[in-house]
Amino acid sequence: MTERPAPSLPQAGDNEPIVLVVDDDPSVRRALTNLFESVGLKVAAFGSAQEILQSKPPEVPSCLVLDIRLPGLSGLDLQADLAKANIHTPIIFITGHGDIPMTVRAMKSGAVDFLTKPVRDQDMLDAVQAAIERDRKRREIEKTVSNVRSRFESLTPRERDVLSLVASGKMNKHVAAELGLAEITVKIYRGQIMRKMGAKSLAELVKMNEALGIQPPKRDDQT
Amino acid sequence: MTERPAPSLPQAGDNEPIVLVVDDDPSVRRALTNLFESVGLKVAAFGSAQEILQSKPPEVPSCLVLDIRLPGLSGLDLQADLAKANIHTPIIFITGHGDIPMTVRAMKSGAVDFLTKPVRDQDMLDAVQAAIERDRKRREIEKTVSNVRSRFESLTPRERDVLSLVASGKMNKHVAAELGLAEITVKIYRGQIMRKMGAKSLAELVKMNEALGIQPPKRDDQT
DNA sequence: GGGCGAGCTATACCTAGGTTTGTCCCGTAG
DNA sequence: CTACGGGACAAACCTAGGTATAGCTCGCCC
Repeated sequence: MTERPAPSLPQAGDNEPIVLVVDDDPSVRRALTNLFESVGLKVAAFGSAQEILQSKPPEVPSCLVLDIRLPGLSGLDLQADLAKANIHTPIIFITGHGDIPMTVRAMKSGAVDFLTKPVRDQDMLDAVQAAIERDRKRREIEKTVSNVRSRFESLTPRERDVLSLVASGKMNKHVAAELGLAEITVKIYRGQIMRKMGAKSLAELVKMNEALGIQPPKRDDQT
Repeated sequence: MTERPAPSLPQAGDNEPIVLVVDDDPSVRRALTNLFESVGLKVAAFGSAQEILQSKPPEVPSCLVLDIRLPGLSGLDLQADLAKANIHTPIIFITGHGDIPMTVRAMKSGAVDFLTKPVRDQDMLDAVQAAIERDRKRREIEKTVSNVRSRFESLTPRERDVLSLVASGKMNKHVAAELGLAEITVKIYRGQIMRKMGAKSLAELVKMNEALGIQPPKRDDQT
């Protein structure tokens, strides 16, 4: 099967997960490809960080298996670049001679696992399993949030003003006072907001607004 | 241990953070204690995992500095025990001869950092700073959540039934139908719920209910 | 200039939410 | 037995939320 950088990545309507392997050693690529395919996982293999950066990110649950030592951009550099590009595919590192600071850096930046060569097949499969599961959940959340966000984009500035006050629990009359409006105006905007956001109740609206507010489930603490 | 008046921290009550050091080597304990006190941090030092398990967990923002190699319970064991005991004080590991799997395990279990000897003072201080900050945030969240939870405990079973339906956005009449009640009864419960929960609006109630539902910010998240 | 959308308001009307007061049943703790 | 808390309900009453219809000003684009 394909093991070369010409991968048929994302097929629309297809939800089958894929493992992206990046290693400069062809024999490692082949071995990993075989391993993942033996359990029915799709695989795309790359020889360098640059190669995978040029391909477009997959639209299905996926994970990266990355040698930390790569020609050109290292695995850690690639991790940082992906984060900067807002691509959050979970990463599993493999290394022959890594050290602890490297490991800590990778894990703090969100790696799922960090395996040392020789890697036991089962360990690798477990890690990939966990990573894909994580990505699946992340994508699910991302999907609903971006849905809400796009609805929010359709609101006029004034409607947004009203939304934030309404979602904070203020009464129409207080919203009106705060924005210098008549109460009736607030009521009308409110109705428009409910329609545009597709909320069937105030409770739903509040939850949507929460989802918008708590945007970055990013983890990394003090940057 | 040593309690010197903190230099310039004007805090009411006792909110001063503390660093808990666990190392079997007295000279290391002394060195770390001096280091932390030199920047105005309180310190308590222990010679073994058992010792610290017997002391009561601090009520102020704090963190653990833990040698991974300890007599009796190892640092990793202690980490696991604390997690089991629902104590989530952030942990910084130090090690002389750790390996990568150990590091990965510790980080996956939520350690803030994993430093190798010889530890540079600044690295240690940075890590402690970050860990304490993390604990401060965790405590803040924990405080408000447990506040909400205790209010929730004061609700009668029936009030809880009504709460969950109301918070999901259902109208009084629908709640009534679903629970086999008269609408007026739901209204009355609803009022009682608002009073007991201390919510001034439906929006607040919804948020409180969300906070109750999303209970465990377990380590390992990171979506 | 005319059309358009955003923003704002009013009148009128209806529904949903919420409190008060008072009543009743039931089980249990004192 | 009595007191008490939980649960349930009703009538009356008031406030808040929400829709429809209609009308106004502005600024913008063609």
